[in-house]
Amino acid sequence: MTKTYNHTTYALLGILTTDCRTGYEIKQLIDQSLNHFWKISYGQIYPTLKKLVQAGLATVETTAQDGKPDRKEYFLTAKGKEALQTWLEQPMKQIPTERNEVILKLFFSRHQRTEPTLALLQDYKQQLQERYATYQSIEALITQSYKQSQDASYWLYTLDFGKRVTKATIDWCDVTLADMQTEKE
Amino acid sequence: MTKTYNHTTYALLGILTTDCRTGYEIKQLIDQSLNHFWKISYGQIYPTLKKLVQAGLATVETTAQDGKPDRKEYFLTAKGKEALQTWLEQPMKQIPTERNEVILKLFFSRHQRTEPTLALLQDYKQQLQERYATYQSIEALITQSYKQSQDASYWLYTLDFGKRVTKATIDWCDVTLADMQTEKE
DNA sequence: ACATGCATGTAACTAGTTACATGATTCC
DNA sequence: GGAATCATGTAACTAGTTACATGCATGT
Repeated sequence: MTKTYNHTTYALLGILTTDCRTGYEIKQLIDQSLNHFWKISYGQIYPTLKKLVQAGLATVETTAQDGKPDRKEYFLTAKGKEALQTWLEQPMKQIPTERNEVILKLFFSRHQRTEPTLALLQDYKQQLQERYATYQSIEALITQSYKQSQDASYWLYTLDFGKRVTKATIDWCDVTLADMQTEKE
Repeated sequence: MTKTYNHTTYALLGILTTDCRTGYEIKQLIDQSLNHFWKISYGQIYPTLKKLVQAGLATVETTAQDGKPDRKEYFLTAKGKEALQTWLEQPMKQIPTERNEVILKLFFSRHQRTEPTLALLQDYKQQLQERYATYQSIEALITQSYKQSQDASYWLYTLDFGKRVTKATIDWCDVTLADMQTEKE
C-alpha cells in the first residue's frame, strides 16, 4: 500500500538528511561523494525537487536575493523521512544486470583480429587503474580528515566496494589478456 | 567522420554475425547468453531492426507463412559489417559509473538502525551467491559442449568477468557485515 | 577581459520498459 | 482446456542526458 517513488527521488530524500538544502548544493555533494556510484544532472534535480514538494515529501523556503536568483531551501517533511526509511529497509527484488560495453564488444570479437581486442582491453585496464588510484586517494583523505566521526565508516564502505570491484576487473583484464596472447600463438 | 549509432544498434549488428536472423531469435540468443551483461526488449529490437534497414546496415527478406505472421530475416550489409568492426575497435572514452542501489542505500543509512542495513546486505549477498552459482553452471555447460570450438573461449571470458566481479562483491558484503557488527557492539 | 563559481531552471532529445494486441500450434 | 512457444509489432510511459538561457560576484 506504500507508494513507491523512483531512484532519483530517494537519492534526493537521502541527501536532504544532510545539510544540503538547495539544488546546487545537492549537485555538488553528489559530484564530490557519490559520483562514482551514482550520478545525477540538474535536468533531474530541479524537476524532482519540485515533485518532492508536490508529493508532500519536502517543503520549500524561498529567500529572495538581490542580483541572484531566489535561493530555494528544501526540508524533509515527516512523510518524506518515512518514505526514505521505508525504502532504505526494503531489500532489492533482484540485482539488475550491469551493462558493460567492453564485455559486449568482447562477446562479438571472436571473428575479429585479436590485436584491436587486446588494445581495447589494455585501454580498459588503464582506465580502471586510474579509477582505483582515485579511490585510494579519496580513502586516504577521508581517513585523515574524519578520524573521529563514525559517519566516515559508511563513506569508507562504499569506497571499499568500489576498490574491490575495480580490482577484480583489473585482475580479469590481466588474465584475459594473457590468455588471448597465448591463444594467438 | 564515421557515423556512430547507439549501443542497441551495435548489439544487433553483432548478433546478426551469428545465425540469428529474426527479431525473435535475437531476443532468444540474448536471453540465453548475454542476459547477465546486456538485456534487450522487443520494444527495442523491432524498431531498431527497422532502423538498421533504413540506415543501410542490413537487408530484410520477408517470407510469408500461412497462419503465422511473416518471417522477417535480417542480413548484414557490407556497410553494417564495417560499422560493427569500427565500433569493436574503438576504445571506450570513459568507463561509466555503474549505478548500484545497495550502495546508494548504504550511503544514506548512517543515521538508521543497523539491523535493517545488515538485513539488506545479507539479502544482497544471497542474491549474489545465486548469481555466482548460475555462472558456474553455465561455465560447466560450455566447457563440456564446446570443448573443440575456439568460439567458446570468448564466451568464457565474459563469464569469468561475471564470476570475478560477483565474487569481489560477495567478499565485500562479508567484510562490511563483519565490520558493521563489531561497530555495533 | 575572461574564466570560474554561485544559482536557478527548461526544452528537446535519446534510451529503455511495460503492457498490450494478434493468432496459430504444440505439449500436458 | 489451458499453458507455453512461435512470431510479429505498437503505444504509452519513465528515466536520463545535453544544451541552452539568465545574470551577478570574484579572482587572475
